Amino acid sequence: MSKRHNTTLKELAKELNLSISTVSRALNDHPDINATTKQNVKDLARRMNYSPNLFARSFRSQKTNIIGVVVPNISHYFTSTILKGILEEAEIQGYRIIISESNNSEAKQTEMLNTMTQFGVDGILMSLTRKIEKIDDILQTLNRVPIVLFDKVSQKIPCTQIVIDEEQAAFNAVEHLIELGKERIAIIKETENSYNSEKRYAGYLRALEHHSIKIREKIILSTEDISLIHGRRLTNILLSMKKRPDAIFAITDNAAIGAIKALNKFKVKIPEEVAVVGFSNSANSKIIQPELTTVDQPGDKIGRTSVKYLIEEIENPSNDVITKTVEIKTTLVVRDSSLRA
Amino acid sequence: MSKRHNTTLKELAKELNLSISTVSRALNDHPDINATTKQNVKDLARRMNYSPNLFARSFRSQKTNIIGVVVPNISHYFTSTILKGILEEAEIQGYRIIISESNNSEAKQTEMLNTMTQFGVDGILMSLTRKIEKIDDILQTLNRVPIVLFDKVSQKIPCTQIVIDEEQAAFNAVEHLIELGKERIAIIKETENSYNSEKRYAGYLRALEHHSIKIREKIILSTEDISLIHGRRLTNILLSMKKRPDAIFAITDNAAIGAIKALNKFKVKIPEEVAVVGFSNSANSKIIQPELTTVDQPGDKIGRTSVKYLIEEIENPSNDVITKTVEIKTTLVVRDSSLRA
DNA sequence: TTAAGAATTGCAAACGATTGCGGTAACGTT
DNA sequence: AACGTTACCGCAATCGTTTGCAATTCTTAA
Repeated sequence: MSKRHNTTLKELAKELNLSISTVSRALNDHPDINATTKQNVKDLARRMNYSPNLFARSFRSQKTNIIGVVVPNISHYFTSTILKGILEEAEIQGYRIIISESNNSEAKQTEMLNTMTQFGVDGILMSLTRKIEKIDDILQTLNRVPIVLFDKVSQKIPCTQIVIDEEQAAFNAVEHLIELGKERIAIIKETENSYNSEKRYAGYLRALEHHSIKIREKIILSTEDISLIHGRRLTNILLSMKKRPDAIFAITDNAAIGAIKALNKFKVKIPEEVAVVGFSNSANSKIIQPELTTVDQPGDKIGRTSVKYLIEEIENPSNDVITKTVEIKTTLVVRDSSLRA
Repeated sequence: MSKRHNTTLKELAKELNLSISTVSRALNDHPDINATTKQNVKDLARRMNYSPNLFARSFRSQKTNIIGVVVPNISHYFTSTILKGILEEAEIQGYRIIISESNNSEAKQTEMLNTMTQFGVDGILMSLTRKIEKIDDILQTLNRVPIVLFDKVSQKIPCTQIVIDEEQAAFNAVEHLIELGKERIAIIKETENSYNSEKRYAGYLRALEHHSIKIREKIILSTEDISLIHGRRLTNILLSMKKRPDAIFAITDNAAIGAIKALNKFKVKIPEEVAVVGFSNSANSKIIQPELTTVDQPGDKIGRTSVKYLIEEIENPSNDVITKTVEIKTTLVVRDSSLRA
């Protein structure tokens, strides 16, 4: 017996002296088929280790039950938790997942979209690259299969988008600092007007306004690459000011951790002198000392929700343009970096 | 025009008044076809946005160009870096990747193997669950498609295995501590005799023996769940000893970080009083203070190598049992937790 | 002019599963 | 005895692509 052999309907049929169609129907519990015949077929199928060739099936039904996923970076922690949710929900619903990375390159991203549609996926889940300039390519694939965006999204693309309540989350985070008695609250955000950064910044502003706190342009800092290193760099700038801020809201855990590292270096007491709040509840946030107060983004829920909406569109195709935005609730995880004394 | 329509060879053929076979051959640059005909066909194909139905193709060739990947936990950092390598190499070689998680459940793992073979993957890359008791299921799928194991492997399964040089890596790590002047070196390892833990422990022993350092059973600690929490717990035990160790080798970064947290709490100076070395070079290792000396495991290289060996077996099938073990070199990343004063 | 040979192109089967429709046999009804 | 019904099963087409072989046209040399 060849190593890679797979039993087919034909073989079962031959063995049983039945036609292929009867065997097929028997296995699918078609009412036309005699009960004992069914039993015979099923028994033999089990014995011969039969399993249907899903490619033949997909080929015939023009449905693959495969969902393509495109993300900038699979080893980014938050992304991988989303992926976890996607995998779970997809499995429950009987879909398989093909993953690919864009590495934050727009060209790669469109290439991936093309590969996937060509491959015949039933739908695509995508988190966008940092910059997007040519949405035409995306619109073109959107014209062939349904797409659901998550995390890194763009309102310019007319499709369902699953995001967290960025603005409200940021509002809560900053309000938490205000309730701590802080009133000179710096923010470290992105220069690029990414969806996420923009929303979080808006939440920051709204919190300050809501509590009638003056907005100080000087302590609103931006960086292109919102990373640990630049978090540290910008914090050093904040520390060199005549009037230091008494709190820092970094729109990313990594930047917040950079801030803490800078504060630690200069022995600034956290949170007494400067409190810090991040965003993501990454694994790192529990490693740094003091542990970081941060916004918990339920990655698995985002993943599951994205899958649900996508499958909904796959199985109930409509020609209408769908531009629903679903917001997933977040919670603030308060840790030592902003604990009330 | 229907939203999901795909052009087929038939349509191209009809449009050009050619047969399907000619069109097919033209697109595949078959020498039999006239140059101008080829050009015409290709032009129309482009204009009509033709792309071959890969399912039909796979269906016919009985080759899917899909590799299945089964890992315990996709959001584990090291795993995700391996995945990154897998994705890259697979893409280069024209394969697609289907990922699924076993969540460290053996039952789930076999279920996944079945789903994947049924799906028709050309081969499987797998990192095993913590415990494996019934290797029969694995052997059965191994009988249908080639499997390559990586990271969490088992010698009981006769297939290619890609691992890091666990033993040598541990040896180097411990030797590094010895060269630092440490001689009372504790180890925190796993109770379960996992492949990794066993090898690292062996490296630890060899390093001590090689430098004629007495092996002290008391400071050889094990835990079932090698995590931050238990790293901390075991370190607390070490600290409560009359004669404290002067170094800790934890076979996992998380455990090492737990150790550092415990040491920090009791204001034990790192590395002067107790040096710490971990294993993995996880993102966390640069976050903790002091930053952690650790073994860097090149995840992407493991991923790429795994893919290479698997594809080799896919494309050159042999009926022989292959039981090659490939070891990937690691390097020790020295950071503050073990820096010479 | 003609036949051999080369250059093109088409026919049809094949891959594995599904399914509409038609066929057969057994049985019951009048 | 003739017909209708029911239960069960098979034929054959279909999905889109590839490919061995046959068929056709065109060249070219005898």
